Amino acid sequence: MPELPDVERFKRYFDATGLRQTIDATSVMDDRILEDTSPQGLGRILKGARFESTRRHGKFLLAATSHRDWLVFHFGMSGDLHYGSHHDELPPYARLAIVFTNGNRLVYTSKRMLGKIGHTDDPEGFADRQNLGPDAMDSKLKAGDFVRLMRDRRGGLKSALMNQSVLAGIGNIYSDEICFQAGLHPAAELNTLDGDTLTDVYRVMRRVLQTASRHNGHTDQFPSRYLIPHRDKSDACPQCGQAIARDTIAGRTSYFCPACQPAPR
DNA sequence: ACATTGACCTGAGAGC
DNA sequence: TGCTCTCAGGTCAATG
Repeated sequence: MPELPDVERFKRYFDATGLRQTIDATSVMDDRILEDTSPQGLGRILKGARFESTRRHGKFLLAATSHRDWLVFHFGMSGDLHYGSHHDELPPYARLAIVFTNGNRLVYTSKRMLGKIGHTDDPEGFADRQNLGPDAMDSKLKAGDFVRLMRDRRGGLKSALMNQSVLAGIGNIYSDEICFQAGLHPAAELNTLDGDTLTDVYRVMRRVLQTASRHNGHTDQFPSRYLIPHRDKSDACPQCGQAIARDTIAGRTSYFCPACQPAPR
């Protein structure tokens, strides 16, 4: 599930629930989710600390503790956060619980076990170490920067949008939406797109991610002229009424309108 | 450099 | 009902 707007939702949720409370204990239900530590190591890092702030880079959520380390969440395809009483039953697929002294706890769940939890004492260098490009919603990322990132690359538009080392935060769903609203085929070769076209892609990208974040990534609330509510439903294109096409592009199942997004020659 | 494939994991849903 | 098959919004390594 989680792409940038979803992780933004997790950040808001974390900020509203997990900040400024003392951590009493941690409990790891499945240590395969731990990136670079053990259940004991995680306990040492977190016990007695408080989360003070969070930041997001791409699909990663980082939480600063009152000690030295930051906790790093990646949600894979099926990660989520749940806050509630320590005495409630654990939610399904709980992998890590962080118990606070107020009797509540924050639970990280992951159905498919593809997410990771790690830690770092250098959040500034995190993106470089993870080989991540700039965050797609970074206010410092201007149209000209985006054009420079995309231009002169070989390969297709969708592939570049999804490439986390080029630009961080966009996955399969939102790359399709951006291509759709830009009127470009997902397999369009980047070296055939001029600066004006890429500037338009940039504007579409920001608008789509902004709108999606405003709706907390809840795709059922998106405007019906978006592709997302219609993909995978054998619906018609919300712009022109033609049948939506499905094809594997850049290794992923992709949806697009063959009329609004003509195939590259 | 780039695309493609398969692997990592598990569960939901479709089809029989 | 129960079985099998396919697919899933992420990422990585190996290969061409």
